[in-house]
Amino acid sequence: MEQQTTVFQPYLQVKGIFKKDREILRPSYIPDELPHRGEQINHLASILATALNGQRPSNVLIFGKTGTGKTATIKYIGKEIQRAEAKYKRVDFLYMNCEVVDTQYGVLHNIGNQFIDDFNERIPFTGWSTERVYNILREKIDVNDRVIVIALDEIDKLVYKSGDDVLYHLTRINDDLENAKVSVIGISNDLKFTEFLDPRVRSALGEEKMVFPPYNAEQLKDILYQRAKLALEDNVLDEGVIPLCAALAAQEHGDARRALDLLRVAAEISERSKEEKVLESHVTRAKNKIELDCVSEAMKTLPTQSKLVLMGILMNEEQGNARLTTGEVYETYKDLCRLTNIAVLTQRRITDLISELDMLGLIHARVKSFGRGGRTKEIESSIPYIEGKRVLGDDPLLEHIRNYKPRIQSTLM
DNA sequence: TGTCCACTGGAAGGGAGGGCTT
DNA sequence: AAGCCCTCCCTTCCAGTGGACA
Repeated sequence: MEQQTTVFQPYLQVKGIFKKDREILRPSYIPDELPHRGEQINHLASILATALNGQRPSNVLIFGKTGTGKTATIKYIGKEIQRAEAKYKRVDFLYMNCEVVDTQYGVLHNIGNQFIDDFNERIPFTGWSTERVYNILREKIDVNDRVIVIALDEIDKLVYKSGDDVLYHLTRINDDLENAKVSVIGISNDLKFTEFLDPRVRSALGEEKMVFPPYNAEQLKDILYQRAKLALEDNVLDEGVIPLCAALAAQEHGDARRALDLLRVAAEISERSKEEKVLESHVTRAKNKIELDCVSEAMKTLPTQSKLVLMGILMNEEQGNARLTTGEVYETYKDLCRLTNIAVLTQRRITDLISELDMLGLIHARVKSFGRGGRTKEIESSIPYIEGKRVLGDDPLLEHIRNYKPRIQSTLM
């Protein structure tokens, strides 16, 4: 072999920005110490300590905005329970994210299978009645004298999507158990979701309540310094980098997740451009990159019908029709369907898709009345149409409509 | 003050698709 | 194979509504 260098060579410098494990800068990494969450950890520990004595701890509801350390704290507690468990009574700790598992059946199925070792006896992911899954689950849990702590992250998603039946069952299950005891920890970033709960569930679940306050810029700095020390080589950070990441994230309601993402992406950008240090300019670029990635990822994963709706809105925008009504969006959408040979959905359904796009932050829609002109939504996109059309145009189904021009003259100009 | 427009958004239910049970 | 169950996506139906206009 004469040629020693490969295309990867320039990117495999001996001394880089990162130490070995860059996962440490991801929000999902749980460090051995959680800065500025000692109070919350102690409070939770005081509640859950009863489990180690074989008593059922109170159910807990935890509130706090995104990136306030709720998930990290609960996972940390989970680890600690497992560490302490050896010395005390048997405690099982289960963590579940209800954004992923968002149906009644799903939750019960997931919990149940944690307690079934024999593969052949496992609960299938569909096919059984919910009641049957519940009965098996109860039976399997009750074979041992133990305490089971179930943490349901993003519990509000479960309630909004599938109601509170499963929570009713889980909070009442102790009445049906002879040996085991179950307690539930609900985690939510939405303070209002309890309004949608049956009063019995609400009081059962909220035996203890905790609120995680947002981090301020100083606290975010501490978190970043701690992680940077673990994940990055010494002296690779320009002085202002961490304060800038912290300040930007503090503006967004003290979101530690955002702060960590900023630092990690800034470090990656600096590494890729083969610089020796991470500079403030890298943080600014990281900020733009994160925002853009987030939006294009959301667009790429949309169902085809939603893509058509969004494409229609962007095309109108390109023609100067910035603000549209539901009716106008629907007209353009129907044209695009015909051109792409995709089945046309009803306007009622499109109303829902528009609301979903609004929730994703891709468009902005608000109900407005035009008097005799009727009451409808006023819709505009929240993304630059050039960028949006580029990403959506990558979908082979939408490829050949790229040059279509909507016929509508907006009435809302 | 009442009318009327163009929807909004809730409710109910159909049907397809996953899979289990008998 | 027939009869279930659960979820998802969608349709149909329809009462309700904010505000310009007569």
